[in-house]
Amino acid sequence: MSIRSPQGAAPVFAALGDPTRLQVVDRLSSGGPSSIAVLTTGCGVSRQAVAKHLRVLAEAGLVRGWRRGRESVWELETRQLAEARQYLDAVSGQWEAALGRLKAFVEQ
Amino acid sequence: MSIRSPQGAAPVFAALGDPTRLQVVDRLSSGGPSSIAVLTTGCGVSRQAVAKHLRVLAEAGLVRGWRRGRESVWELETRQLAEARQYLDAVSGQWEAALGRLKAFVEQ
DNA sequence: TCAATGTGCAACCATTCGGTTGCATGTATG
DNA sequence: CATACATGCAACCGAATGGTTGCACATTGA
Repeated sequence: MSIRSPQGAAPVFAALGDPTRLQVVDRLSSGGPSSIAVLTTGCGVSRQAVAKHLRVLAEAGLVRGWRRGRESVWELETRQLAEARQYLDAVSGQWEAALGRLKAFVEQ
Repeated sequence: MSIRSPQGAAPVFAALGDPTRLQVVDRLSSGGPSSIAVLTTGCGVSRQAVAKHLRVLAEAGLVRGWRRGRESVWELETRQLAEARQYLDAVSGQWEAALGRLKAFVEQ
């Protein structure tokens, strides 16, 4: 699923808006697919907390997981990440354009 | 102030992670500097709610406000927006690199 | 087989969050 | 000056959030 309305991007940003979750994203991006147990080591919170965070990230479409034996492996899903980036681009762009119009209006 | 550590970006994303706040950012980016009263019209929440959201956005460095007569005017601050975008780029980039290494390892 | 490992589920808890209402204050404007 | 307008401050409220603990269940491996 992709971001349709401006406010549609909110859940993605909300998912990224927690330090622990951002740390998980970071470790997934640098370390590749990892199990919950691995992600928990040196994370500072319990395994269940990490599992919850992964659920939140998954619901925002930022991460995808599957089962391998007794462990559940998770990997990064970059599509929503790219869409969030695109949204920030759009906002910045509109703002620059608005500044340009204001400048033109003042200088006329 | 700029984003230093990965988790340092969390407050910025958290600020963007609310639909109402994202709507405010949107209107500021397309409509230029606006007063609280103006931002409130057609927003769906009370004026005080909008004021609170602007405070949150300001604390995240996404918005800047000043007083003009009896109204307080707010405008978008694009620096943090750009940094957030940069952070998303970095995460995606690291992930692509990790995928590349994995591919090389599998194919060797 | 049996113990260790990795998860999932559920209950619980304190804090934060988004929102409201009420009231006081400052500023234009007739 | 009196009124309308725009905001700030503070208290309050229900719901969501981030976290924990305890226990049950599946899988691995000696």
